[in-house]
Parts: sequence; structure tokens; C-alpha cells
Amino acid sequence: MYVTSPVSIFKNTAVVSANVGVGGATHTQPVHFPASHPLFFEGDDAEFVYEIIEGVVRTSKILFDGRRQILSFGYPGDVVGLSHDRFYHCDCEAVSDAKLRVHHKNAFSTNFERDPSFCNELLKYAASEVNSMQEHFIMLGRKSAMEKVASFLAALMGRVGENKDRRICFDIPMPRSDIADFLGLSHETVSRTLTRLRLDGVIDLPSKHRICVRQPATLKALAEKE
Amino acid sequence: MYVTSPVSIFKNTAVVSANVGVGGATHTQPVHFPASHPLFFEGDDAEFVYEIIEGVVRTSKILFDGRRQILSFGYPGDVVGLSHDRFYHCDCEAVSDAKLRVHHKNAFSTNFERDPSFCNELLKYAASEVNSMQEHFIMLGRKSAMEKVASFLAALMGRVGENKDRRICFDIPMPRSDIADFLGLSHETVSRTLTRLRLDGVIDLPSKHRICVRQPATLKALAEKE
DNA sequence: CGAAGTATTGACTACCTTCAAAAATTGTGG
DNA sequence: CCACAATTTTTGAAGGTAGTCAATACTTCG
Repeated sequence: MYVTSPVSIFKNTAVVSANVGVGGATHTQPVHFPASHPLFFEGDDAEFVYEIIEGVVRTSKILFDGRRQILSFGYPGDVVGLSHDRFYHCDCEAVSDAKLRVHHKNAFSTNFERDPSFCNELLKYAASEVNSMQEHFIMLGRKSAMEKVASFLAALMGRVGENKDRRICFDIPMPRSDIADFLGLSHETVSRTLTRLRLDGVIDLPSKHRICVRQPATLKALAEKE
Repeated sequence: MYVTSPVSIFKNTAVVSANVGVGGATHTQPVHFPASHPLFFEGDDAEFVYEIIEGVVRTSKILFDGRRQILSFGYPGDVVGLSHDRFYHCDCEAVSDAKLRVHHKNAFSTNFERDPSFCNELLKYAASEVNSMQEHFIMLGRKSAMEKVASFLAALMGRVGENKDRRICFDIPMPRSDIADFLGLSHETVSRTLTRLRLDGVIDLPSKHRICVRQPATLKALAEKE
């Protein structure tokens, strides 16, 4: 009935992200961005659109007193940096080392005129983007810490998880504080919740940046009910 | 630098809302919906798009156990019910008595093909919609109860406030529980926070559904810092 | 006027945050 | 390659903000 893909919370971007081919854009060489390197800042001239080839980026907004809300994690196939006006509306940095294809914004807008169906396609992605953001509203507004963390892990599991002897494993390239700022929690609470999941036998933590899910069904259940 | 309008949090809709003219649609008579009357439910066939002429509607999502997150309040000029697929992705009800113009979805999609600039226009609105939703992320994830309520009142003030002998007054058609579910709070906390604002002399509450702001500057300051 | 729904207020509780310190990991320069 | 510094993560203890439960007041509506 409800057709949101489990990975949707990772697709949000600067303004609109679209997991679509960038038809007609010049094929530039992917550019390497080292971990923590900024792509752009809020208020900058929105000159470029970034297509993520490899690695992970984060988009965020900062409040005057330093409080931060991470809006999205961008994974390969996602696009960040689209804007409805001249400016970027959030900060964006590489989480891990990343390879990005950099397109000039005009490569997009001229496409709209040449190819109306491309605009239509983008519009659909924008709509599903809005839809996935609405899911995140419930997460931020109405879920407990355990539900938030479990939802986050379950989504990552669905998107980048790989089967390894009965467990579903994946990397978590971002630090705990990023997860915290994405879920509206403190990094201590994220850490404590992960520990509890580990002690309960739901997950293993072979290293700080790697998670193996022993009980996927339990994790999914926790994502909706604690 | 940041070009979000202060009213933006009220524009979010079922999937995409657009405060734009519905060019080319047949001009049907506005239909009256009494207070609390549902427009559509999540999962329903997304047959119609609703243009709000008068009154207020709310869009929401319900969790399995009854927890609710209100996604948006729709005011005159807003459009609700657009979907990227065949189905609605949230519930929608009239908050107060409302007059709505009901368009068949085809009136929109055929427009895309006839008029590419209409699609482009819609895309821009979708992008600014995403932008305003991102503001709401910070609200839900990182703001205190006082900041949330103050932000909400400040936004309403900017959108529908009217000057009355040195105060800015406006109606609040929705019950406290709606405000609570929009801000991710309990209705008791909303009530307590309004009382505190009243005792502090920032607002008057001439009736349950009416607010007069005595100190607009203070209110705006509280919206960002408590 | 009485009933039902909504709003306010109070008391208590709990979840999460904050502050603090220790442990683990990562990075750097010799 | 190791030692040391810096950062990140974990864990602990204490406290606060907001939630829950409950009772009362207020509105609205039949």
C-alpha cells in the first residue's frame, strides 16, 4: 500500500535529490574529495550539482548556537546541490573519501527545455523525495531513541547491507555524532543505544565503523515499536 | 541570504504542494467540507487534487499504535493531493469548515505535456517545498518546546496576522492536539507553553482559537533561542 | 441544561541530555 | 614502526525537559 523504498531517508539532498541519470551532461572525470572536505556551504552560489559516484556525503543545517541537523546522507547514485534559486540552502561535506562527478547547473536546466520528460522525471523524484522526507518527520517528531536508531540501521541495512554467514553487514562511515544529528539525539544516546542492541544480541559491532545485524527481523520490529 | 519565507511550514502537502495557479484546469465550483471531514486517506487512489479556497486543512501520518505526525497545515492558495504515483501518501482532513476546488489529477498531468514551463514552475515549487521541509527538520529534531511553539506562532503571525491596536492577531483554527502533533509535543506541553507566553506578556489569548501577539520581536527571538 | 469534547493545571515519572572521565581508535612526527 | 597526541567512542552519574496520568475548568453543541 505504501510505496516508500526502505532506503529513501538517504536520498534527501541540498534541495532536491534525484537518483536519476544526468542525461546530456558533459562527462567530466570524477573528482576526489577527501573525508570531511566541504562541497559547498549554505548561501553559496549554487553553481554546481554533484553526482555521487563513490563514498558518502552529508547535508546539514546549523543553528546560530551550533546545534546541527543533518538532513541527509548521500550515497552513490544520489545527486546533491540542486537549488530552486541561485543559492545552496544547506551545508554539504564528504563524510568519507568520495568520488563525485561535478556538473554545471546549466547542464541541468537546459535539459528541462530540450527534454520535457526529463523535467517530468525529476518532478516525480522530487515528489518521492518529499514523501521520504515525510517519513523522516515521523522519525524526528514521534519516535523514541531506540526506534530512531533501529530505523536508521534498518534503512542502511536495506540499502548497502551484504550477507555474510547469516548476518547482514555494512559500513557506517559517519561518526556517531553525525547519526545523532540526523536522528535528533545526542551522540551519547546513539552510542548507548547501539551498545544495548549489541548486548541484546541484535547486532555485532566488529569495529566502530562496521555493523553486522544478527537479527534483521528484530531490528525491523524495533524500528516501529519499542 | 536564506530565502525561506516565514510562512513556508504551512505549505507542505500530501506529496507536493504548490501555491500556484492551476492553469488550464476546468473551473469547478468550490465544494464545502465541514470541520473534521476527511478529504482522503493514505493509500487511497489519488484521483483528485484539492485547491484550498477558504479554511484550513491538515495532512498527517499515523503510526500503527496511534501516534500521529501532522505534516502540514494547508491554507488558502495551497494545493494538496498531488502524488508521484497512483496513491495518496498521507491522510488529509479539513481542520475548520473549508471551501475547496476539486480538480481531477489529469487536469494536472496533461498540463505537463502541453506546457513545459508549468512543469518547470511546479519543480521550483517542489524544490522550495523541500527547502521548507528541511527547516521543519531542525524544528522537530533540535528545538525546545518553547522554540517550537514560538516558531509556530511566529510563522502563523507572518502568514495570517492582522494588526489590531498595536497587536498582531490571528485565529488558530486547529485544536492544541493538532499543534502538538505538528511540533512533536504533547498537547499538555503546548498548553503549558502558551500559558507561559501569556504570563510573560508575549501574547494574549482572547479565546481558545485566537491569539494576539503583544511582543512580536520577543516571539521571534524565542523562536530561535530559549 | 446537561453532555461531550477541549483546554488547563497539577503531580509525578521517565527518557534523554549534559557533564565528566576513561577507553579505544586514528593520525602524526620522529 | 613506534610513541604520543588528538579525536572518537563508550560508560557513568546527575539533572532537566517534556511526557503521562489525573482532576478540574471551560466551550460547544445537542
